[in-house]
Amino acid sequence: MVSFEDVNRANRGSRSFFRALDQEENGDEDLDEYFHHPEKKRRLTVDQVQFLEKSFEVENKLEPERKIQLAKEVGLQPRQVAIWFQNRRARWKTKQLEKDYDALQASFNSLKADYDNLLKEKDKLKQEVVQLTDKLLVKEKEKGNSEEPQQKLVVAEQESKVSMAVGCKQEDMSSAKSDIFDSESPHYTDGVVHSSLLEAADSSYAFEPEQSDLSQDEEDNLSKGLLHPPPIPYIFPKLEDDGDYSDPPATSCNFGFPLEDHAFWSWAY
DNA sequence: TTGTGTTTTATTGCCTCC
DNA sequence: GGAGGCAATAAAACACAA
Repeated sequence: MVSFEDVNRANRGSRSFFRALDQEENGDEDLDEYFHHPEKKRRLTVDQVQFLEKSFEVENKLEPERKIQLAKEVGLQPRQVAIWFQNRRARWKTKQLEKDYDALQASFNSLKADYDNLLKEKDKLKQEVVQLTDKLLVKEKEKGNSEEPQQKLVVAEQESKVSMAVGCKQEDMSSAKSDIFDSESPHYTDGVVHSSLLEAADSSYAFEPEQSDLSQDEEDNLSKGLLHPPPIPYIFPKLEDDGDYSDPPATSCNFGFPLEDHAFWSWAY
């Protein structure tokens, strides 16, 4: 239990109970002013503040009994003690929000770095697809026209497989995004943020908003968790022609696994 | 000394809970 | 309906550069 006597004794010599008493040259005048003009706003002494701070650390809420007890010990009106705790809680909350903001900023930076890396990887894979396609076309030309119909079929199949392979990677990324943004908003427990966004920061998940770079507004929105659904991934170009995106595409690269995450599709389309 | 920005104390109005 | 909490705000006190 915190005792005001202890705190006061520890600080004796540095500051007296009332600031007015510190100023010897006009101490009587200030003291007189203090007691005769109680409406005048006065700062609490260092001792009083230290005592209240210690009490606040123990428990940041005030029951009526405790309020009166504290007021007696520290020499203030119970109402002043209540006001001090009220303001102190407000300051604590502000600080806590700053901490939470910093934590979210850090996790955003981490996710952004992951995302940038995945973009690079995706570009690299696209390059590979182009190169392989070119090679196949060259081979086709070399072999002449006699086998052309069948050869074209083979080329198309090869392209399809490569495309699906790249596409699946993207779906993984998009699902990860869905996991992050579909879940609940950050919630507070004892002033600490528990957010899936924060938890995701440690994972290697990232998402795929668009092939082009994000605009500044999008960057801002992303940082606020307000990113709009991205355009359709380029891996399903044919589906765009169908115009019906209400259900997951049957030709998706789930390779026979059931598509459980319909939230992703409603989000993506 | 003074102008200005920040911190601290206090008030007001609204909301929730009992 | 009263008590207590919170957000917004006022205003005094304080810090500090110019």
